Amino acid sequence: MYRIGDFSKMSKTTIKTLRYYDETGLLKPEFVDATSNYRFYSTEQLFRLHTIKALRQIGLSVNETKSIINGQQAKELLEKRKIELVEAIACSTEQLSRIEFILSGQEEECMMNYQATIKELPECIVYSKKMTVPNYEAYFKLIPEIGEQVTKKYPDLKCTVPEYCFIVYLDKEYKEQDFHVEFCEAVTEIKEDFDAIKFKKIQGTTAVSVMHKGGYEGLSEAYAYVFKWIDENGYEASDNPRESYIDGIWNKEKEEDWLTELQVPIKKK
Amino acid sequence: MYRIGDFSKMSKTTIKTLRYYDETGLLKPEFVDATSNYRFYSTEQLFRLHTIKALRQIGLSVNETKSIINGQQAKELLEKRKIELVEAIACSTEQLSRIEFILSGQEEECMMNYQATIKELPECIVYSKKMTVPNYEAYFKLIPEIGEQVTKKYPDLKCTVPEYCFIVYLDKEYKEQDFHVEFCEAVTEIKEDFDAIKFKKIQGTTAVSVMHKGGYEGLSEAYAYVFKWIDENGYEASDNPRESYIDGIWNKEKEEDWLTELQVPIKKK
DNA sequence: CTTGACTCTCCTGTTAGGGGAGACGATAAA
DNA sequence: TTTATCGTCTCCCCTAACAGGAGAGTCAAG
Repeated sequence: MYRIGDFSKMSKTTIKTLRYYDETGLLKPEFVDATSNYRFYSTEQLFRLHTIKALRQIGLSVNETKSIINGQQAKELLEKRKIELVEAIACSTEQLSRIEFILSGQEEECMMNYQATIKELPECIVYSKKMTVPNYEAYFKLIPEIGEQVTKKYPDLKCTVPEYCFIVYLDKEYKEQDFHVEFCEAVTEIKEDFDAIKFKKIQGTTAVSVMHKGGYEGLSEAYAYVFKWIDENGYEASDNPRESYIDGIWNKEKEEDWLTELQVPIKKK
Repeated sequence: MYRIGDFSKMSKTTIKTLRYYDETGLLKPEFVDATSNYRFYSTEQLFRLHTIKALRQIGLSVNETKSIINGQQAKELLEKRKIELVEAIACSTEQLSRIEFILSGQEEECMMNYQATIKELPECIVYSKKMTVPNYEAYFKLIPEIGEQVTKKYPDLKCTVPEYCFIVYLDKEYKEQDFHVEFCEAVTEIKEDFDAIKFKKIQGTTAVSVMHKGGYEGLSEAYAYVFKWIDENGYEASDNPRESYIDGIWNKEKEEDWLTELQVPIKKK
C-alpha cells in the first residue's frame, strides 16, 4: 500500500489527477483511512491506472474511459472517438488551409481588406424577378418599383425581419454592364405568381461570405477574392453567387460606407 | 440601429455570444441605452463582426482575435496558430492510429489484455551489473545478493522512493534462456564503481509502456504486442527495452498477481 | 391596460484538473 | 518531548466560450 505521493510518482500521475479520479469514481483508492482520510493505493491500482492512461491518451473523456474499463461499449466508444478524430483532422486541415491562404495574401495590399467566413444560409421564401439591367444605378431605381407592385397586389405580405434582399447573377461570365440578374426579396409567405414576379422557396445551403465596403465598382475585387478563396481552400461553387445589400445609397450618403455581402454557395470538392 | 435580436439574426450569431463579446470587449455595441441597458448595433458592427467570425473560424481565441482586429501582431498570431494546428493534426493522427490499432486487435483475444501508453522516463542514477543468467529464477536469486554487496560497500546509499529496478536485455535476438542482461537499480547518488558494479546516469527518454500481469513465461507475448504497437504506430525503438519489476515472488504468492512493466524507449520514425 | 415578445442581469454548468489556503497527520531531528 | 518539516486532507476559486434558465424590467400592439 502506497500513499498518494508515492503512487503518484510510481504512476507518473499528478496527485490532483488521482484525487479527481477518486472523486469521479474512475479510480478509487484501495483503502481510505477513516480518521485521517488518507488515500492508499496498491499495485493493482497501478495496472488499472495504466489502462486508464492508455484510454485517456487516445482522447477519450473520463466518463467514456469509465464506461470502457467497466466493460461497457468499448467498441462503440472507440468507433465514436475514431469518427471524432477524423472530423477533427478535417477541421484542423481546413483551418490550416485558411490560415495559409491569409498568410500568402498578406503582402498583396488589395487582398488584405477581405475576410471570408463560412455560414449556413437557411431556407427562405422569396419573391423574385429576372431582368436585365444596364448598370447598378438603373437597378436601384427599379427595386422600389417592384416593392410597390408587390405591396399593391398583396398588402398583407411582409418582408422578413431583418430584411434579406439580394440579386443572383445569371450570366455565366463576368459582365461590366447589362447584367442578367434575378432580384430576390425574402418574405414570410408564399403567394401566387403574377406578371414577372415569381414566388419560390430557396433551399438552405452552406456558403462562403465576404463583406465588401464601398462602391460597386470595387465588387469585382471581392468576387476575385472569394473565388480564389474557394479554389485554394478545396471547395467549389455549387450555385450562383448572391449579392446581398446591407447599406447603400438608400441609407448612407457616402459611398465608402456602403456595405454589400457576397454569398457564394459552396461544397467540398 | 438594431436591437440585439435582429442583429443576432443578421449576423447569424447568438445573442449569448454577442453579449459575451460585449463583456470581453471584442465587440461593443455602438450604443447602449442608459435606462434600459438595451444594446444597439449598427451595420458597421456587422462588418467588424464578420472579421471576428473569420478569425474565430480559423480557431483563434477571443483574446487573439481582439489583438488582431486592433491591428496588433496579426502575422505572429497567425503563425502561432499555424504551428498549433500542425501539432494538433499530428496529435489527432497519432490517436487515430492508436485507436485503429486497438480496433484491429479486438478480435485476437490474446492482444486484448494489453494496453500501451507513452510516458516520459526521467533521467536517473543507477548502479548496474551485467551478467548472463540461465533463467528468471536464477536471476531473482542473484538480485538480493547484489543489493547486499552494494549496501556493504556504501551503507549510506539509498534507493529511490518509489523503487525503480529493471533489467535491460542486451541480446540482439530473443533467447529462451541464458540471457545476457544488465541489472539496474535506481539510487539517489553516484558512487565509485567496484567489482562488476557500475554507477551511471541514465538519460531521460520517451518510452512506450506495457503492463504485464502474471508469470514471466507470458512476457514474450507482451514483447510481441509492444513491438507490433511501435511498428504500426509509426515509431521505432531507440534503445534496449527495460523490464521493470513491480510485483513478483518477493511480495505476491500467486503468480497471476505478478506485475511487470515493459518500457521501450522510442522515437518517431 | 394588458398581453406577449423582447431584453436585461445574475447564477450555474460545462472539462479535467491547477493553484493555493488553512488545518491536520506522520516522521525525524534537537 | 517539543519542534520542524513534510505530506495530505478538504474547500474554494480559476480556466474558455459560451448555453440554459430565473426573475425582473422594456416595448409595441390590440
